[in-house]
Amino acid sequence: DVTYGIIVNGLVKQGKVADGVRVLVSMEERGHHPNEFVYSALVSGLFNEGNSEGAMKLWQEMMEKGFKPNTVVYSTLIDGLCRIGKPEEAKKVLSEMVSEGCMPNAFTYSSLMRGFFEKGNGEKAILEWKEMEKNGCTPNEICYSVLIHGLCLDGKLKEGLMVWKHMLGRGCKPDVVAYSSIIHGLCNAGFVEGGLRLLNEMLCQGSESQPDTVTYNILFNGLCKHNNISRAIDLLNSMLDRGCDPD
RNA sequence: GAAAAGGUA
Repeated sequence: DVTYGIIVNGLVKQGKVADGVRVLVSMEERGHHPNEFVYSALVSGLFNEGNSEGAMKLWQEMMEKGFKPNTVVYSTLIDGLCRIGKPEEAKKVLSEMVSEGCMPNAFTYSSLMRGFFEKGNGEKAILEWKEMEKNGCTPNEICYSVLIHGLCLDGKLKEGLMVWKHMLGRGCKPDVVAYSSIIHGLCNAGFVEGGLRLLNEMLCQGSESQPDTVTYNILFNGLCKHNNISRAIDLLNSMLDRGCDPD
């Protein structure tokens, strides 16, 4: 069964999702039962290639067989539904998984929060955050990034900064994506200087928090939009000095 | 020993 999981995942990663589904059929013909690894690989593969109908059909067949999905398989469906703009349906799936005794984790909540933010429903995203905390699920740096990014896109930089401080206060180390998200929020609100200050802070942190090309691009964009081309050139030079490649 | 989530136009 591990063999089938590895093969199906390999096919999916190469964009051969239909072949992955064929493997599922043939393993059943041989009397093997597909497990969580096979199902999550196929569900995410089908959603990623835009075949949400296929994913839902597979899900239905899986449930009809009496298969009990675990947290990863449920989270994969929730993420897929959010990616096609259906966070409300994803929320229903979350309720189902809880009633089946399956606990949502940071993956589950970050997908759902992002789905609500993308629908312009920041209120519901924040409700999910509260739900997560109530359920004793500790947010990781990805959950914080989703929340900060969503708040900043809603023009709520102040709230984003509060969350940022909260993250630091709880000892959660912001990684490069979390830093980039808050820097983006600062730049878009016109506080490019604040963004540059955070960049300097990043340079003093560990390897997980070193700025990358995206971080620099965010700052270049902020500087150029505010007619600060010369500072952008200085920044480009320091970027190159650090051995970071522009794209 | 295999599967799922976040940042730049």
